[in-house]
This record gives sequence, C-alpha cells and structure tokens, in this order.
Amino acid sequence: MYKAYQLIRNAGLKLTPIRKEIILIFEESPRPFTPREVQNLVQKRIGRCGLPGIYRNLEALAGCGVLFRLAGFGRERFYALCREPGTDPHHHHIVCVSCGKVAHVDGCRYHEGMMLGGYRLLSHIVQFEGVCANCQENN
Amino acid sequence: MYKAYQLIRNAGLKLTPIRKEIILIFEESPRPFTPREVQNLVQKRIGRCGLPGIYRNLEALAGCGVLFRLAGFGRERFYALCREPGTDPHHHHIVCVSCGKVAHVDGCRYHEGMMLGGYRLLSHIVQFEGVCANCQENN
DNA sequence: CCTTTAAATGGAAATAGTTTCCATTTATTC
DNA sequence: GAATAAATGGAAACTATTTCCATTTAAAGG
Repeated sequence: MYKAYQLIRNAGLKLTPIRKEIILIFEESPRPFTPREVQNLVQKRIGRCGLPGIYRNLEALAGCGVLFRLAGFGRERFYALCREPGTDPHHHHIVCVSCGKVAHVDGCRYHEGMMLGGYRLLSHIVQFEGVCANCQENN
Repeated sequence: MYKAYQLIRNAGLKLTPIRKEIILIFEESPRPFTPREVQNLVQKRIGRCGLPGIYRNLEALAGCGVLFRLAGFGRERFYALCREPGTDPHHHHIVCVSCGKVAHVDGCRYHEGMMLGGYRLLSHIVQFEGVCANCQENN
C-alpha cells in the first residue's frame, strides 16, 4: 500500500502508526467497516486507541482518496478501501449483502458539469447492493 | 393528494390529521425537509406534536410510497414528496444545492435481478446534486 | 350513531453515533 | 537533536433517533 502512503503524504498528513494499521486492516478484508469496528481491530493490534482518533483518521483517509465512505440509510457509517486509488477512472461500488465484499462498477454516465433534467450537475451518489458470485453459489 | 390518501389506506394505515398535514406541507414546497423542520411546520398549523410521531410518520409515509428519503452523508435525514406516486416508472432525483428544489431524473439503467460486475443486483441508490435552471440564472 | 379495537400520539427518557475540548505525545523538517 | 505543527486519547458534550408507556383516536361493524 505504498500508493496509500503517497496519498497521505501528498495531502500534507503524517504517516502515523495508527494510519498504517487502519490501511492494513482494510487491505486484509474485502468488506467495509464501521468506525467502531476499526477501533476494535486497531486495538487488537496496537493496543488502546480512541474513537475520536478513528473518526478523524477515517475522514482524513477518505479525504485523501485512500478510503471512501459508503452511502446508505442505516444509522452507522461504513468506509471501504479504494483499491485503485489515484489511477481510478470514475466508477462506483457494489456491496455484497451476504459477505460485504466490495467490487467496482464501471461505466458511470454522469459527470460534473453535464446537464441533467435542466440542472447543471455538481455531484452524484451511486451505490449498489447485490449478491456476489461466491455467495450466489454457496446458498 | 388523493392519490397519497389511497396509498396510506392501501397500506393499512390510518389517515390522521397529522399525516394529512405532513402531506400538505410537502405538497406546498418543492424542497426536502428534515424531521425537525416538519415538526415545526406541523406545530404552526395544528399545534403541539411530538418528534417521535413525526419520525414514525415520515417512515410510514416513505414506506407506502408517499415520500422518499434522500441519500447523503450529512448528519440529518431529509424526506421529499414522490410527485407521481404509484404510477412512476423507475427514476431518481436531483436536488438543487441552492434552493433545494427536487426534480426527476429518468432513464435509470439498473434494475433488480440484473447482473452487475458479477453480482446479482438487489438494490441501488442513485442521487444527484446540481443547480436548477432558475438558480443558474439568478447568480 | 355507538361500540370495539388496533393504530397513532406525545412526553419523557434512553440510546448511540459523532464531535469537541484540551493536555500530552509524536512525526517530520531543518 | 531541537523546533513545530499535527495527531492522539479520554472525558464530556451534542444531537439525532428510538423506545416506552399511558392516553387518544380513526376506522369498521353492528
């Protein structure tokens, strides 16, 4: 994840042990995590760590393109790893409702500045839920 | 909004004064509201009314297709009126960042059951932000 | 109408996710 | 190794949302 380290440095952020650990945690799992889950996982690896710091770090990492935050209507927030940070063409994500695995969905037709229903488009949220190939078989 | 009344009745829900008032409030404004805003507006019209009831009603009305809940990353939730409830072909919405006006965006290419990146699609969130024609002129 | 009944309501309190504050520690630069 | 801005952790504050429960009410059937 040296690419991630670059993104952090380029954003003027420090490369701290907790940030490295957070990146490793997301690297090693295909699924999204809540801030609380990240805290628990970090604590297992490097001892005590505060939830406020986790929140700050998840936002910081999302801000510099290492993570992204999932859209949804639940009360908890989820973050996942950008697996091709920086080099990505514009794309969105699909999450498996069974195992949580996140995959890319390419070919978004929307982009900033285009006209849409008489509006000038500024931003958009596109997010999918489905069942991944693996979970389709095992059910 | 007789259509809305039908949707409420068809869902086995009661047509209460508060629900009628909530529908009117959304009817008279082109923009989304938070639960708190709805409470304030209802109180101005028919006196005291509790926030828990507003939450229950907004969810109930969204559940039967009268309202829908907007996606987003803010800490507050927003609801808006389905302006063609029931008869709508599948579509999404764009919200003006300046005045809040909501419009339809038709032509979604995604539907339940289709394959997408190896996943079988179950649901999706598509939500747009932009500047409406009116606000483009007046700036 | 009048009765019955399940649903809706409002207020208070509980929950829970998130943010703020601040004193201390630490990564980075020179 | 020293200087400095950023990061950290704990406690507390915030705030949106939900739960609980006693009371009221819409709707259905006599």
